[in-house]
Amino acid sequence: MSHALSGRRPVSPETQRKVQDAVAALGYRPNQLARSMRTQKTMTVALVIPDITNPFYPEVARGVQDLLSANGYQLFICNTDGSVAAERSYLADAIDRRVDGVIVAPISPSDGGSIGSLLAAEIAVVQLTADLNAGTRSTKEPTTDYVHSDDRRGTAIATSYLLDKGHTRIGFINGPLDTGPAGRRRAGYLDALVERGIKPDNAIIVSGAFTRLGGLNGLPTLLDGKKPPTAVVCGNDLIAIGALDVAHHRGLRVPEDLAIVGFDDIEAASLVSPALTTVVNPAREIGHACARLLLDRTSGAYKSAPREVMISTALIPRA
Amino acid sequence: MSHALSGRRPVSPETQRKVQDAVAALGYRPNQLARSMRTQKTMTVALVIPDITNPFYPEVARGVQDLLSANGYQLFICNTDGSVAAERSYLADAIDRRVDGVIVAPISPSDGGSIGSLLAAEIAVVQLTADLNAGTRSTKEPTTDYVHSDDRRGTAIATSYLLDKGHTRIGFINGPLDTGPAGRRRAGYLDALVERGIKPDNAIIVSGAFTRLGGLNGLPTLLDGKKPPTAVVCGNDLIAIGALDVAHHRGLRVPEDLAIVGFDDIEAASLVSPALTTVVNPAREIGHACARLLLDRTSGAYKSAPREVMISTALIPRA
DNA sequence: CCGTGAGAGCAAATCGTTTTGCGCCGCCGA
DNA sequence: TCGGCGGCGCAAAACGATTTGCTCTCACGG
Repeated sequence: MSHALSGRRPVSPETQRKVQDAVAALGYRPNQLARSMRTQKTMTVALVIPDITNPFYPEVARGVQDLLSANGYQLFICNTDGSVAAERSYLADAIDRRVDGVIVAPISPSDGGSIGSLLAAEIAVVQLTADLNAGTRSTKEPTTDYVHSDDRRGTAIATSYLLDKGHTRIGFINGPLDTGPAGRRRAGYLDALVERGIKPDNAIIVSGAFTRLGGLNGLPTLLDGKKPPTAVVCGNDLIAIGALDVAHHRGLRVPEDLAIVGFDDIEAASLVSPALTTVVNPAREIGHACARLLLDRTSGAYKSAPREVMISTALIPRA
Repeated sequence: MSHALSGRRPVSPETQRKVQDAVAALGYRPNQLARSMRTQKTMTVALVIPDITNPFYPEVARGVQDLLSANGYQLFICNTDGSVAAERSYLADAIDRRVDGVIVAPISPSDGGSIGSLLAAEIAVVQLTADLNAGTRSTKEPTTDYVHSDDRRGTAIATSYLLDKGHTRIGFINGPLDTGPAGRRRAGYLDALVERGIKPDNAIIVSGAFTRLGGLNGLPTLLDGKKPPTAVVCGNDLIAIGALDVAHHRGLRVPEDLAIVGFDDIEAASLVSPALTTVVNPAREIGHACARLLLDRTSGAYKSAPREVMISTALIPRA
């Protein structure tokens, strides 16, 4: 009775219909645990991110989920809060629970150990916006699929935009440098300066957290230096919003006295006053790309060498 | 070997240590699927919400998860997009996957069927901000635990605030009335008007979606009526922000020409210009409360009649 | 010397499926 | 009449743990 009807063996249409009727009549629903146990597929994916409360990630999560749930998968969401220990623990738990795949925005790009055990457990892994600095790029081949946005070009465009506006002294408030995106965004910023023949000045480049607080703390150290900048590029929108707070608080006009550009184009960016010029980082699209790569693996549609997809960024000029 | 050590039988400390060493040496990790199968516990909870992209919900999710993951649970997040069919399908899937509990913000308060099957499957259920209008309140006893914020008092406070400011003609842009919160928020709005002896005017009360678009569509119909209001209470902050867009677009000064208050106090509320006066709806706290109720059930700490917890709201005056 | 009980080890049942092997029935062509 | 085969049903193995019952040994006290 356990359903030869489910495709494995030849069955007459008549019997098939009878079984289906019985299933409907009894309200029978197969126990997914038992099924998973037998088939070695749980139809489950873990999404490991720093913090769902960071407005960039719900969009990513949504993009991931749109595709996954259409394919019958459920999604575990894990917040690491930037703790490597938490990340490791979630990944270990993902293995224990036999998830079919993991999408992870790794805290520390070098923690290959956890990723390694996932691979060893034959779990599909997609890394999100991990470390791909040009410097280290050629030395090691990627071991998993990757999705990242073109951060470097993003900040390069943003910086060029400010240069075009006539600014010559442009600061940079970055996120934590041990994360992949921060490094790339910094590189783009430097690219643009160098291209115009401007020597970067470490006095107006700071690192903090990828949060509003990061901007709140970061901007004052720039402004209180010997030669304060007339414009600031921020590692993301939250930092930019924090910087905006500081500017308002100090009575600086934006953008007349101080120009600020952000990164990500979260919804809040269009709401602040003045509306933030920012680099759009299409979060949902990134999520879709992750899900796509993952599904290709779990479905067996793609088995070859790791792939990378780069989601392009673009400047949205506002004020 | 399968570990009498795990507490069931008396074991000498020496053996216990030996087993633990062996476990560590071999890197043995129990398969959670098999364990769940046997113990009938999956250490998994489903969170069913309209849309994680709505900035209110990541906070809730975070609040839920903080408690749950500290207790070893993982969280499935399901976006229904306001579709009853999707909700039903997610709940059915939750049963199939034998989750230990479900936290659900029900689309339609009357869809007892799905909730019923969850209860029948002995799954702990917490409903989030569901229908508890005073009118229907006494007739039916709740069948599950509930968490809701004091919506009614929230809008009442907000409306009174506007009345205190001298406004006498106050509009209301609501969310979909078939959701619990919308009904209660409307009730609070009416409460305040009636208390001051003002007759509500249906011409300046509209319903739309709980989104920015809701405000974008809603405000014009109020303003283009015969007697436009001088102030508007909005069903949530997204609606208020949409309304703000319209006001700006029409060249109305806020709050001089048109006062607007929101609901939820999402982060964006403090970012818009002018900063939005709003009612704080402590999302994370709500999430905590849900998790607390759920854990009390799954742990067996509480088995009696359904409980309700009411999270209180408060006005944050800004501009 | 024998009964007792603590601790250890072995084996089996169970959870609910999927998958596979095997046997039975009836129909068809040779 | 016999061989073969499509369709069907029954039974058993497997997935990997927990849980329980039973046996066995050893040491101790009566």
